This record gives sequence, C-alpha cells and structure tokens, in this order.
Amino acid sequence: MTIDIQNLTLEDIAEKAGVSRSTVSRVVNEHPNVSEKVRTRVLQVIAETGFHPNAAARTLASQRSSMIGFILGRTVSSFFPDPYFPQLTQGIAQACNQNRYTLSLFLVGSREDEAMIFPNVSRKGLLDGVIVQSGHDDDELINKLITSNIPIVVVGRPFEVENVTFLDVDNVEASRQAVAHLIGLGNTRIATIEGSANTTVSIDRRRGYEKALAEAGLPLDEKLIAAGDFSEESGYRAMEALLPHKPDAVFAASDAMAFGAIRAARHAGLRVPEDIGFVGFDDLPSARRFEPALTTVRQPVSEMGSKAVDTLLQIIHEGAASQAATIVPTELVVRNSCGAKAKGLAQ
Amino acid sequence: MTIDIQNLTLEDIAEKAGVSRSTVSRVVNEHPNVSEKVRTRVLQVIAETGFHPNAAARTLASQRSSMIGFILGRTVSSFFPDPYFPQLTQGIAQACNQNRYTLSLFLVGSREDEAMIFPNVSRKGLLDGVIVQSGHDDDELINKLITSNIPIVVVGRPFEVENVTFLDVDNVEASRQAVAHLIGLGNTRIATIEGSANTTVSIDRRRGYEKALAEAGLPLDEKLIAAGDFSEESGYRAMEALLPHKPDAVFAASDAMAFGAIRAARHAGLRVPEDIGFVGFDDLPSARRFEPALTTVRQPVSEMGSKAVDTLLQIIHEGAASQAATIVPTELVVRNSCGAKAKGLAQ
DNA sequence: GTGAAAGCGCTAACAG
DNA sequence: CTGTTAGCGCTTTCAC
Repeated sequence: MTIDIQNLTLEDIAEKAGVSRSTVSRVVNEHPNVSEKVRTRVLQVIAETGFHPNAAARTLASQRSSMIGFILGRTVSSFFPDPYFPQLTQGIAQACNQNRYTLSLFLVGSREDEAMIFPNVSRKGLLDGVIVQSGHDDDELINKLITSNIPIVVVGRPFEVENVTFLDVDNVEASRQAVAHLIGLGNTRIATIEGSANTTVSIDRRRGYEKALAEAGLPLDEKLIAAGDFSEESGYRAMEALLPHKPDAVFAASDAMAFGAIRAARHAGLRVPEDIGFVGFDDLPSARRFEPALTTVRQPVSEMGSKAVDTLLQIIHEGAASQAATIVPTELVVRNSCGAKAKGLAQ
Repeated sequence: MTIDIQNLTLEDIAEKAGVSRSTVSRVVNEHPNVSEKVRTRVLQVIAETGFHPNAAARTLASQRSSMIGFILGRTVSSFFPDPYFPQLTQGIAQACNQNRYTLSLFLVGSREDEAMIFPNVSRKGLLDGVIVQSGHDDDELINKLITSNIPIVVVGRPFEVENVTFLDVDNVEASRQAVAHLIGLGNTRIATIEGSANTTVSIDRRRGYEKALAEAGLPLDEKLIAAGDFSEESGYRAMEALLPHKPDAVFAASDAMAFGAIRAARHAGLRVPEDIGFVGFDDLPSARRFEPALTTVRQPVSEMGSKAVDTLLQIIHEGAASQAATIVPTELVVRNSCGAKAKGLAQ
C-alpha cells in the first residue's frame, strides 16, 4: 500500500480519524477545545500518514505565514568578507528555528533589485515581518516599508528614528572605552580613522572618540582625525595622512582599516606597538592572528540577530515592542597592538 | 481619497478596468491571449492602484511559489568565519533576484532543527525547490528530500551520487595543480594536511595530491600525510606531527590549516618559505595579508551559487537538469608562501 | 479574446 | 467539545 504523501489534506485526515476537518485543524494548531481522546486519535493518524498542512493554504486563510524576511539593503555593499553579516544572519536564523519561523533572505544589490523585491517584503508578500539592516541612507526603503504597514525591526541605528523599532550596539560607549584605554596607556596624541561618512555608525564612533578625549582633558585636534571607508586600503591612506602629525596611538573604526594603518606605519619605519599603538573595531577572525595581535572591540553580533527576531515577533504578536530602541554593550578585547602588553599593563 | 492599498484584490482591479477577474489574472501572468487594448487598460489600473497579487493565494491556486530554499546542513558547522558560505549565499541570492525568485535560508543547527525544518523544505512546504550544501554525511537529509520529490540541487559532491544533480569545484584537479606547483619548485618531500575525514572534499583533495606525486614519479609516503579538520588548530597539530619527517613543502587542504601549520613550523625554527614552502586552499581574505602572503587555491564560489540556482530552475521548469554533475575549475593563486617568488619562479 | 465557475487546502466564526 | 459553513485571493479549465 503506497500512500501518496504528497496530496494528503486535512479532509483526508479527518475522514481517517472519523472527525471533522475543523477538529483536525484544531489539533494541528493546538487549540485547547479538543478532548484528549480525539486529540490522541487524530495525532496518531497524522503521525501514521506523515501529514503536514499545506503552508500556502494556511497562510491564505489565516493571513499569517510564520515567515519573516531579513533585508540587507542596497548600501550594505558586501555580504562578505566582513563576517558581520554572516554572523548576524546566523543569529537571526537560529532564533527563527527556535520560534518555528522560516527566514527569507533578501540581498538587495541595486535600485532595481529593491523595486523588484519590494512587493515581496511589504504587506503584500507573505512575510509576517521584516528585519532590515540599516546601511547609509536606506531610510527610504525603511520608510516605504513602514508605510506599507508591515512589522519591522531595524538593526543599526537609522537616521530617522521616528516610529522605528531598532537595535544597535553602543558604538559611542565602545569607542569611548577604546580611546580611554589608549589614554590610560599614557598616550596623549591619539588619532582616529573614521568609517564611511553619512553612516550613523561612523558618527557614533567619532562621538565616543571625542567623549574620551574630553573626559581626559585632552584637546581635540582635527589634524588627528582622518577619513576612511572601513576598508583596508582607506586605512592605509588615512594613516599616511596622519603620520606627519605624529600621533602616538590610533583608534580605527574598523579592524580592516587598522590593518591598513599598521601597514602604513611600518612602511614609515615605525614599530607597532612600541612607537605607536592601535585599536580596531570588529574583532575579525584574523585580528587574533595578526602580528601584533590586534586590540579591538567585539560586538555581540549573533545575539543582536536573535534579539532582533525576538523583538520582531513581539511586534507581530503583540502589536508593538516593549521598547523602541535596544542598545547592546560591546567588549574591548585587549591584545598586543595597543601596547598594553608591552608596557605590562594588560588587563 | 485614501485607497487602502492593503486589500486590493484581482476582483477590484477587474471591476475598475471593466473586465473579468480572469482577464486581470491573464494580464498579470503575461498570458498571450489578451487584446492589446484590454491589456494596457488593465496595466494602467494596476499601476494607478499599486496592486500586487497576493502571494499565498497565488501559490495555493497554482501550486508554485517562486521561492526556493538554501539549506546548510547540520554538519556544516559554521556560517562564518569561513567566507565560503556567505559567498555561496550571495551568489545564490543574486541569481534569485535575477530570476525573480525569493530565497529562504535554513541553517540547520541540530538534529531537532532538521526534523522541524523538514516539512518546510520538502514537497509539503511552499518551496519550488531546494539547494543543499552537502556536508559530511548529510546524505540522509538529501535522500529524504529526494524521496519527498522536491526539485533539488546539491552543492559539493555527495557520497551517493545516484539520482542527484550536483555541482562541485574540481577538488582533485585543484590539488593536483597545487602540489604539481610545489614539485615544479624543486621540492621532493611534499607533505599534505588533510581536511575532516568522511568528507568528499577531503577525499578528492587527497586524490589530487597523490595524483601529482604519481605524475612526477615521487613516492607516496604515509608519514607525510597528516590528519586535520580544516581548522587552524588542527593545522598546527598536524604540522607538529609532520616536522620530524622533514618535509620541504606542505599542501594544506584549507588556508586556516596552512596558517596553523606555518605557525608550528616557525615555532620549530624554520623560515617560510626559505626552509619550507606552503600552499593552502580557499583564498581567505587574510591569505593575501598574511606574512608571507599565502599561495592558495581560489574557488569560484559565488558563480557556483548562481549556477546552482540556474540548474535548480531548470529542474523546476523542465523536469530535469541538462547535466547531472557540473564541475567547475579553480585557480591557483601564487604568492610568497610556496617559495616561488623567493626562487624567482613566480608565474 | 473573454467570462463563468470550480476549486487550491486551510482557518475561523457560528451553531449546537 | 465538535461540526457546518463561509470564505482567504488567485489560477485554470471550459464554454462562448
């Protein structure tokens, strides 16, 4: 007897179990109003037949799909080699598994992609909600999504914070702490290499830098601030610009830029960390392996992902999140590049 | 006049355009049998109203969803820091965008995850097909999926090749080439560090190693073959085991293992590449930055992803792929760690 | 070329 | 606690 597993419907199960379709539906959806006797009988038939309800029909009738989307916007250039996005994705995926939600991934490459994808990620698609990674000025997409009325959570602080639930790491405090560490090591001419302009990430990290200097009573010298774009190359060039002003330490807004900057410092004949100390941001896998091992800021990326899912589900189920903004703390990982170990000052 | 964009249906559009629901459906689905006059009128109404058909209803009625799944199996440990998976995912996502398909991502963490997810990725879910990254012995999942009758493409050669359409890089040829390069540099005692046992990847890379030795008439010495698991740590330990046998070059089946092995060689007082040369596999972002820059094998990962999608769509639309197996070539990237540059033999 | 009508498989009032 | 009855919004024969 070959059962055609494909085409079993609620009705078939109902017949086999001698009950109505509604009852089977109730059992499947764990409604309370089913007698224990009937429930077990139905569950047995379901187990025997390997029945599983048709997702499309369920979605159509109930207006919810148990699917959420994760959108990496147009301005989020690359899904790699920076492991930030993979890690975030993994956190989101795991949380989806735990909550029995399915994850759809949208990597928006161009403006055309964005337009094409929009119907699928707005209220018309079959998603119950979306998580959006905020890039530079993706606020346009975010606003359109909000207008479409779909539950949404933004990862990374967007420029416009009105009516948006978002999560972000505490970039200001993370940077303040990193620079304070450099100050604690006795440095007084601390430079910084900034990330891409027009990103809230860069703005916040710059603010943390300024805050640390102010707290220590150190002057803010514009000559010690160089522009970058998070990339290794930009770190190298920024360092070249910084060198004439003789910084004794550098806080780079990304590990990649720190790598580039260290390369430039060495080309100029400086020893790291003896002559000049460095702190990065991200804790890339290679930061540990780098010579000297890079002191950097670690972000709880995977946790951010799962928190984003929890927050989104809260919005989906309860209409709103318990808090509009969630700011998660970071961790300064002290290694060798800052000079702490060399000076016997490691934590 | 505020139009409630949410609840527009085919019927509404039909009414506004003065035609029947079927006609609107035909227009939306680009059926040929619609007069030009009617078509433009309907399209105009659609544009004015911002209508977009409900995905669930469409899926239910037509039995296809324009969604495919990408499954990273239980034995595929981590989605990062190895950029292989992110890159593959990106390739798949881009191809999905191009073909107007939506991508669902399944990161299977445990056996429970696998069981839970199964209904969603088998014929019962709303996916039109799935791409599965083959891990060690995920063949169980793959076989279950095949039995469920859903179109499937496997990335990475599975152990059981019967009835499976798969894509893989040419691991044998890639390794053969890498080792042949080392031989060409004058080395005669070439060791290899293998990846995780019970993976077709490891088996194939080992075969390439043996093939290169055989072609050069070099003996196969079991003492020059060490076990690893692709990780940096395992590379370090494998190298320690290899050192007493005095290899003059090492082919590691992953860049991470090459990094570990080089670290071990240096701890033993050897200079790289002067005393001993290394070739890795993967071309991690840090391979270029490593000191010495790592000679390694680059795989067209992103292309694999898009090819996987093309192949899957072929199966979905035509019932079968034009070829059961697609093997894509790799590229040997010669840098400094192999000693080619030092010996003035760079390509 | 167009419309009418019958579902796709399920959920969710509403009775009872 | 259980069954009956409408739909959910779309596709797709089948007539005309």
